[in-house]
Amino acid sequence: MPDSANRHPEPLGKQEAKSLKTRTAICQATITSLVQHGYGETTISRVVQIANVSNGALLHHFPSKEHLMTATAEYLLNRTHTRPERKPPAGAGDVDLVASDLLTNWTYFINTPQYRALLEILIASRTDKKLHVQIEDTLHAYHARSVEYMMATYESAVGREEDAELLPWMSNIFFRGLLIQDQYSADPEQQRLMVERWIEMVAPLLRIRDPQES
Amino acid sequence: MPDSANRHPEPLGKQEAKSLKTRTAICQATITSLVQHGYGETTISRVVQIANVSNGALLHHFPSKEHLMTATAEYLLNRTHTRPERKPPAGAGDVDLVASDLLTNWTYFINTPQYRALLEILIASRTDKKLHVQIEDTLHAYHARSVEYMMATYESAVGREEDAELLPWMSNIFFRGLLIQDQYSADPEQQRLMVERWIEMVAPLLRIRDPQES
DNA sequence: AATTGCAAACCGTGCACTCTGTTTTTATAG
DNA sequence: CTATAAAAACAGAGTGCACGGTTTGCAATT
Repeated sequence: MPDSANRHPEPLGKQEAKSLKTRTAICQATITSLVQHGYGETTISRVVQIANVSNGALLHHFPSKEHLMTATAEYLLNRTHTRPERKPPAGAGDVDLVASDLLTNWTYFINTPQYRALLEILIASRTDKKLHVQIEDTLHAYHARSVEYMMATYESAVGREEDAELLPWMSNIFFRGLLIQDQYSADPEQQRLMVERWIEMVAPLLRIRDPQES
Repeated sequence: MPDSANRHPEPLGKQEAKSLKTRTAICQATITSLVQHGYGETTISRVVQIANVSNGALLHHFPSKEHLMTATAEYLLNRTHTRPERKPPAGAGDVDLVASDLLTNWTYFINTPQYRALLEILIASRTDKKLHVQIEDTLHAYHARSVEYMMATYESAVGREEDAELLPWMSNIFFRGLLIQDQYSADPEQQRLMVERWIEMVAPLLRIRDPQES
């Protein structure tokens, strides 16, 4: 689908519109359930209940639970990958720029219900074989996109080429770890401290790459 | 149990010995299953099969799946909390000492099947309510022990008191994040690089606290 | 007329858990 | 040192139930 980025490709017939609507409703209900109850307790009947559609409707659009999860993951990735733009404080130095970028990534991208839902699917796919084969292409594609984005955005501020890829990725890993443990030692203050400390360590090592194309 | 550290408290009657043996076998089978198939696919029948005990035997010792998981977690925590001793390279500086300590923590404590199994339970307990209420005390106690251990072991090398608690804990969180994602982008080389880079960043900020008691 | 979107009753499976019976160990009385 | 009762350690068939998935039917759209 090379031109799927169009806002309104075609007037969208009634049937397609209805289909898209319920599909969206189902995916959102799935997200709700994932956030509230986790992957293990997210059942088809529960999603059906939240989305206010019938059992048949769900399995008409998504022929298996794995399809449902894969579609939800794609839905999430498409929505969340459009990160909010960086808002560099006027006259900020490079370090502040990177720091605010990382903080934005945490606050508006990772520490959100959407990312929690995605993480549930991601974690489940590690050990659920049927889900794994369904979803691995999607995840790998996203991984590749992410790395590409990082490489295009950052460069090392201390002359270590590999940092441009390594550090932002480590940042994601760290944030993910934070997200996982916060439930059983829920101390938001501690969490905030750790995010700040991490950014303080990493930001001086990176710099926003100059946009030098076109 | 104040004197439970005795190697052989009592000759241990035949019945107790048998009981302990099967309980251990069951916990180890549970660990095997958790590592190979994850929490969701770890069923009582599968554990029974691996451990070569009967269905009745398992539910005699552990009256529910949650009890089984809690017991397995405690089993893991007791075994794994006895970390291997630090082996400082002769004549190493403070930084190297901390670095080797962190690396040991990763290599022999976190990046192990046992810790993977524990992580499966930990992650599951976030969203599985029944498991959560069973296990939360155990996890909190372990958390407290860990923090205590860190505070006693490390101090800041740059005069920031809070680092003694913050950085080792962040280290654990980062390592945990690494463990989670390595399944779907399994690149051990990349993983090694990240561990090294992490240690390189953190080690200079910490120092092993002088043992000044007895 | 054919297709799509959807509804809801239905079904097979696998799960956690129960129940009943048997063997082994332990406690107690003579 | 028995004899015996009680209890603990199992074994294994059985049960209820929730889940993912199927089937059939029907109305709206094309």
